[in-house]
Amino acid sequence: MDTVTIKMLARELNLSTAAVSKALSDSHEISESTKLRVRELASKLNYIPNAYAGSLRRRKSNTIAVVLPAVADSFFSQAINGIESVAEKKGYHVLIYLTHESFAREEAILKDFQSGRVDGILLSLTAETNSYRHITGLTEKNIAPVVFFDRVCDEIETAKIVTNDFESSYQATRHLIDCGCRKIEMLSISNHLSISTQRHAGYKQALLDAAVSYDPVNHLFTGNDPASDAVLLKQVLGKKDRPDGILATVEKLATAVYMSCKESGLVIPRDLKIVGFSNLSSAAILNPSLTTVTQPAFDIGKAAAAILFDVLEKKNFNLGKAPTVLPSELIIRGSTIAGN
Amino acid sequence: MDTVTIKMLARELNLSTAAVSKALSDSHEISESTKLRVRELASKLNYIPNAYAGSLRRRKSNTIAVVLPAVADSFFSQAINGIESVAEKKGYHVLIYLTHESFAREEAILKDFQSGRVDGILLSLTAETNSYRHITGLTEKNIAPVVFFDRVCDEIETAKIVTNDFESSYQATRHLIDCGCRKIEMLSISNHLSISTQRHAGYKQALLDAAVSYDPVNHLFTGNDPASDAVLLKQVLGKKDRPDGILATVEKLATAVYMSCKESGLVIPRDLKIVGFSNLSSAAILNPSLTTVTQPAFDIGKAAAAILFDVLEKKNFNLGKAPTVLPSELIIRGSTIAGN
DNA sequence: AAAAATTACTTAACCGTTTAAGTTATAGCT
DNA sequence: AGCTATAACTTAAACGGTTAAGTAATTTTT
Repeated sequence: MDTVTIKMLARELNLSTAAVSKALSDSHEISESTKLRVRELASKLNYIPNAYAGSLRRRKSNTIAVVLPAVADSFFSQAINGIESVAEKKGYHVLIYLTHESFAREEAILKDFQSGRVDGILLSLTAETNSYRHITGLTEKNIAPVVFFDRVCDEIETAKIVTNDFESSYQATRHLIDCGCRKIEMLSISNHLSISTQRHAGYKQALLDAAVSYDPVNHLFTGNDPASDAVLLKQVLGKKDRPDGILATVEKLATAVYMSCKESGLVIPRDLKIVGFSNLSSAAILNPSLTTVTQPAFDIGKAAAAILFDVLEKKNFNLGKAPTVLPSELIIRGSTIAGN
Repeated sequence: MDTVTIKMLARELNLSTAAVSKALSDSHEISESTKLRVRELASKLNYIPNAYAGSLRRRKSNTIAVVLPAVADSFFSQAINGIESVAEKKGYHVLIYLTHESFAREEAILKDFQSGRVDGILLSLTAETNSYRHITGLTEKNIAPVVFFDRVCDEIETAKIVTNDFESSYQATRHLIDCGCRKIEMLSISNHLSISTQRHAGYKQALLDAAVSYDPVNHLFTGNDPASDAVLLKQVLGKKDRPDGILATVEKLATAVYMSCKESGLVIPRDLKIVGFSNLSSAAILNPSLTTVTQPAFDIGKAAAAILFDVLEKKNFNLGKAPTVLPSELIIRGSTIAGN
């Protein structure tokens, strides 16, 4: 590594390292002529300051962390895109950490941040997370501000960017009811997440408001194994009193329903209508095309990052408690209305 | 930031910082009893070493960079997953940089790596990249080893992980021919990438081998704007002498073809057969389900990371020239054979 | 013309570790 | 007993920057 340091520039120019450092940061203590000489040599030798020396001294890394359950997921990958779009503008670097829905991983990752590796954290909780010491630990010690996106928790007072899970679930359910469904099954993954309870509440409220009977039995919790999920689905769709509507609050489960119908001969939307929470662009070309609740994933990421940088630039850790809500969109397609 | 440092531990224990440092790294110079005292206090006070102090001193960041065109893409997001799976095991951190297919961005990102920010680089080139000084600059100066994945370039001698683009394109084309197609249109994005030339060569060879006439006119290059791509497609599918088969080498273009057919009334696979290069799990539930060339995205990422860590651990910069090839799979579905 | 202020630097400390080199006390050897 | 080896540390330098404090020369002020 024959990398050029500030010391080399200083020697070459007969200056102190301090003078060079100041010249490069355009300090008023340095004459214009010297600044010019310094800048010229620096660009000639292609001087790039050592990232860690600066970070150590300034106690600032110009790096943020994004901690989330997965990347290979249309929602999260779009959110990352949004985050990156603003980080790039601000000249920040983005570390990605995947929890794979494991609380232990989440804990370990956040613990490491006590190393001062990052200036700020964007966090979307795992499905398992139901204790928050690992997060409050960071904020209490002023290690780094944390901004939640999508999968937030009420217990911590910090900035949060979410979508309107209650309302969009309400509308989706309402839409199914309007399409004639009277027995609507809700599909979820079992977890402790607020987005799930919100969605369930919206679903329930819509049923109540429309005087459609609500039965907790019609709530199917699935797991991590696609095969056993398929079995569960088959049971639900196979029973004599099978549902006539499905609210799939997890992207992959919509796919599973299509597959299951194909096998069992149920025709969507004639025999079964379905709305899926999904950001897949292919929703439009499924057969039938899938009615979706589409979340503003990119904008959620962007907004979360924007707030985080506001905090970082103002050194202001008093993040408002009221979450920022970006609305999802119900896009009606062929899986709920024939001919779409 | 009331973070605990090695200095504090040293003071508390009446030791020098050197002793504490050595104790924590289990040096033989330190007695077992002292090690015990140090470790106990360290875990009691929740000591986490400052990431940048260590990196600065050791000239090692335990961080790698992944530089790629996009995240919101099923291939790349799965590849990141593979990379993360091995980085996590090795205790490395992963910085993500998106080029958005811009050569200038790629250049700027790589230039920054002269700061010593990362120990190694995983790179998948932009569609624009056709000069390589920004890459050779890094390797020549021994800044950090670079391992290419998927979008590689022949001009640089370093480790590369690719899939068998020539063969899979050959097979896909062959499959279309076997299904009766005689006028096969290839869809690409215009670029300088070796994967594209490979795919085109495979396509061409398959035509020649089957004595189907090859005509350069049947190669449609699309751009970045979905709307104008749709127009181009419409023209191609609308002409009297329209193709009876499509080889879509870009994921999003398969979707576009489905849409276009829907509009113009062409029935897949009766009027038009199509194979898409795609890693979308929804390919199976499209209507008709989409015959795909599916790339081992996760394994490509995993293999690339594995090789990079081999290099990092052995300080061995002599990376073999022969690319590692992981085969793609042709998954035959309904878009080429009715009834699938 | 003397005092005060400004300019353009330099010196040295510091960020939090690691590590080469030095030191002291004890143990082992002859 | 005297010498060497080893164990268990400490001291100090280093990694590559930034920055507070100091300084000499020049300029401005009165």
